[in-house]
Amino acid sequence: MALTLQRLDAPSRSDGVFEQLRHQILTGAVPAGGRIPNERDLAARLGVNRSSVREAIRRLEGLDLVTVRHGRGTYVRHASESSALQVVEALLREPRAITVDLLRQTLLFRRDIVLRVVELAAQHHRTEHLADARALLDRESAEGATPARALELDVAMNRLLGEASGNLMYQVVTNLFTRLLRQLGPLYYNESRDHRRSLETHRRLLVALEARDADEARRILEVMLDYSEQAILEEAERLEAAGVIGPETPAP
Amino acid sequence: MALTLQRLDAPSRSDGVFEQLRHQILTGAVPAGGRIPNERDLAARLGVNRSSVREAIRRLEGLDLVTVRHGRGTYVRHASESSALQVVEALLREPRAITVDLLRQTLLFRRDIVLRVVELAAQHHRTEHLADARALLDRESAEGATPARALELDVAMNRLLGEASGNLMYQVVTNLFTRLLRQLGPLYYNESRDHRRSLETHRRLLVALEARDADEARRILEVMLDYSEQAILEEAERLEAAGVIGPETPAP
DNA sequence: TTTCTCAAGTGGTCGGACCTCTGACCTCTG
DNA sequence: CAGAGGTCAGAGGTCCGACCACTTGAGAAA
Repeated sequence: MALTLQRLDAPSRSDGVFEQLRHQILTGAVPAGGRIPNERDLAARLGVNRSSVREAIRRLEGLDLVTVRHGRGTYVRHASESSALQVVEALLREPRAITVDLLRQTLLFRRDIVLRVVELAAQHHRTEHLADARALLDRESAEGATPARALELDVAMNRLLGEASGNLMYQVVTNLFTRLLRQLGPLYYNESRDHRRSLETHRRLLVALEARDADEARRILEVMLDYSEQAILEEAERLEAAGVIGPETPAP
Repeated sequence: MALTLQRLDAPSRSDGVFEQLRHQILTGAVPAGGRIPNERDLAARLGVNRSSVREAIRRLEGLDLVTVRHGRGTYVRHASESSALQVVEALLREPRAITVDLLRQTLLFRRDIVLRVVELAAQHHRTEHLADARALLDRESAEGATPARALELDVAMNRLLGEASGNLMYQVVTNLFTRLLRQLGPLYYNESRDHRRSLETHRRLLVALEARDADEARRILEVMLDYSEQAILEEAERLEAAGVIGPETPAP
């Protein structure tokens, strides 16, 4: 079989520092309000240059995870004080920070948004939006329904809806969902689910959109969401019970 | 009256660089897909050290406004490709990038979110949430209804609702709205509006929340939103016609 | 006691060197 | 004449070590 390799950009030093700090913060190693070590210390302890540390801290600042105060230090903030939805994405990268409850909140948010987006898309889409989707679906039809293809299909449709909504804010949030989808993919897009009807459902959704039937589009999407949310939550509950995600469980 | 001053950290070099670059990008000085000058050039042209430029670029990266590729350069992306809601906040800082249409999209998004948040808050709030608000409203009652107080009241209520919603994602988005509110404040919280009923309305909202009457809370908020959105849009239309906001208008 | 000064600690900036990756061009080879 | 590797300039990535600017608190001075 042909080699299928994924290009990976070598993570930079500041990437590594950023991820470590983010991890420590999100898992509560530094309590909110607490101060992280000064930049020189961090650099020394991490074995990197202070510049790399500073760049990492800039990124944390962009997520509102820390506030930097000249002459005083760098202080940790609650994730809930942030105004960057990406912190939630970051949280969901931390097995120890994922709980079924957090996942439930996220899925609720996504449901609300996506249902509204599809409604807006039905009302506002212009022809060029749907042409891409139509082409994609036609191309896809012949192929088998693997989990990977189902994921890509959802991603593509998600993206399309965002664009068609004609609302920049909804589109941006939708972009975030795309990333979340890829990240949480394994929870849902796996062999244990039946993805065979996915293509057909997408096709019906597209028809509803073409007909500008917002209610019908919502209904179709609602069913998809019901199914996928349930699947994700079941999987998450399993993982939580097994101690794979969720807060540290004391040794039995 | 007692002075209430907000301390502001002196903007750093990298702040300045960041803002300049963001401005140039958001106003289209560099087209999406285009490359910005290399770091050494930028540093030289801006008269700052390369480190400051790099830190600024890191922040742009965090907003998904650019992608940096080792050995190649730094490329600009469409705001609509971003997954950071803060780009929209940034857009709304650029008079030339603000249009009535963008504002309308933003307000629609806010309306949807806030109405949902108030619903969730009515269902999920715990007593401590409302206690703060109650105290605030009682304290406020005696004072006059200045635009500034009306703004602060809305900000506080906004924040409260986010916390009470019990949903991290909604809370984070709400935090963003708080910032937007302060930023767009002048469009609405000015002398030409009547803010005298604001306190009374907030009081009724609080009662509805205490009674966990989600529908009533929504209705109350809806009226507030109707009023403020209309005011903001009228003001924006005026400003757009006057050429204060919106794309550059050719000299007559 | 109160006020002032100053030193230590922390983030902010500097410049200038070197490393690594990318892409275009060059050169060798079959 | 492709197609392979080699070379080099240009871009980002990292490092060093020094100095600047702000904050705080301890200790000196009033």
